[in-house]
Amino acid sequence: MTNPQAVAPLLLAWYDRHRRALPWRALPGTTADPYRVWLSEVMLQQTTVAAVKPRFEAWVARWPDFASLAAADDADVMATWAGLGYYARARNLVAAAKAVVADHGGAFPTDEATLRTLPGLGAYTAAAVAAIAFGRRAVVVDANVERVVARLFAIRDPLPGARVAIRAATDRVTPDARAGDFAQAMMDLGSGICTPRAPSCLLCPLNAECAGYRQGAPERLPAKATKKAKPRRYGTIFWVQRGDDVLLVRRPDKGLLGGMRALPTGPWVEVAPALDGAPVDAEWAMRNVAVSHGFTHFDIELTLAVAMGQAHHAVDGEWWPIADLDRAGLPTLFAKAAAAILRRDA
DNA sequence: TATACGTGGAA
DNA sequence: TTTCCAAGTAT
Repeated sequence: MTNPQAVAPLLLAWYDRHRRALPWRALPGTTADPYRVWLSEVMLQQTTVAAVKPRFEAWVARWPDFASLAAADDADVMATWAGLGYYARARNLVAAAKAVVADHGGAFPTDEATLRTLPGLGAYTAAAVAAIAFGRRAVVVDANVERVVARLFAIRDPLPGARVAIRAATDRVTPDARAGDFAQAMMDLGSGICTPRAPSCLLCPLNAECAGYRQGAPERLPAKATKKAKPRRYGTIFWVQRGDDVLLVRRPDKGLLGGMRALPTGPWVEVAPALDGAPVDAEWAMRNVAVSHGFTHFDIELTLAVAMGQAHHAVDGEWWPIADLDRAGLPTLFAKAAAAILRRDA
């Protein structure tokens, strides 16, 4: 049987030897900067460490603290986030920074419940910040912890139903002291040892306590409910060129790619919509190469429609220099389309 | 509880 | 090529 009391000492001893050095992590024995801890946690939501590292460095160089971020230009923030995905995170980052300045005297709240009231801080992030930045005991459960704990206690119920039991078990193994190190140790273990496929159980500091390992096939845990098939949609992207400029629009704040600069598109529907939703009247030239892109809940194929060198008046949007398109902050979907056009292979 | 919400890397 | 999935949150 797994002894809950044995887990934290084993894991923390392992962490002291094997912890990863990450830009947002304090050196051992020093205090982490709450701003950096929070920013890193938000960037890391559903996003890999490798993708976050360079973005984190660039962000803190530009906006090093709550005050600077609270005063940031919204379009700059969204463009700086471009390519990271889940764009509501960027909008919520600014909103939370404003709330810290306006409602909390410029100091980040230190308790989980108050942190939870800030936009973009859910159960996981509030607990992680309370533990990592402020040393509070908090039950920190992310996908790594779910996997480690499901295996440690051989919890066989499938997610998401198993979350209640997993959280209770995590509570039982979380220590009063070093709660932040414990949370990060669980995540390092999940990332490097207790991996989704082919976990390195022989190297695991918890293997003697692990019911999943003892029972065999720990890689099968946690079980997950079967997911539905992703639908496929079709749409048209409009490339409207006037001299050396191209027409960009800003997408509505709510919804997919909300608030992001973008190329104009028509509706995204079950069958190819041709020129529905064109931003101007023009002689459109349809390109042969489609842009394919996968979102979390659907795949899409987009046809490119091009209008060049025609007079376009009273257009709602910005004329953006094509040579500076890299700086427009386009989401990946539109960056792909622009690249296809500019390669002239479309 | 279920669904919307991005992206890129690994296998 | 396809599938999985990564430090989740909001509604």
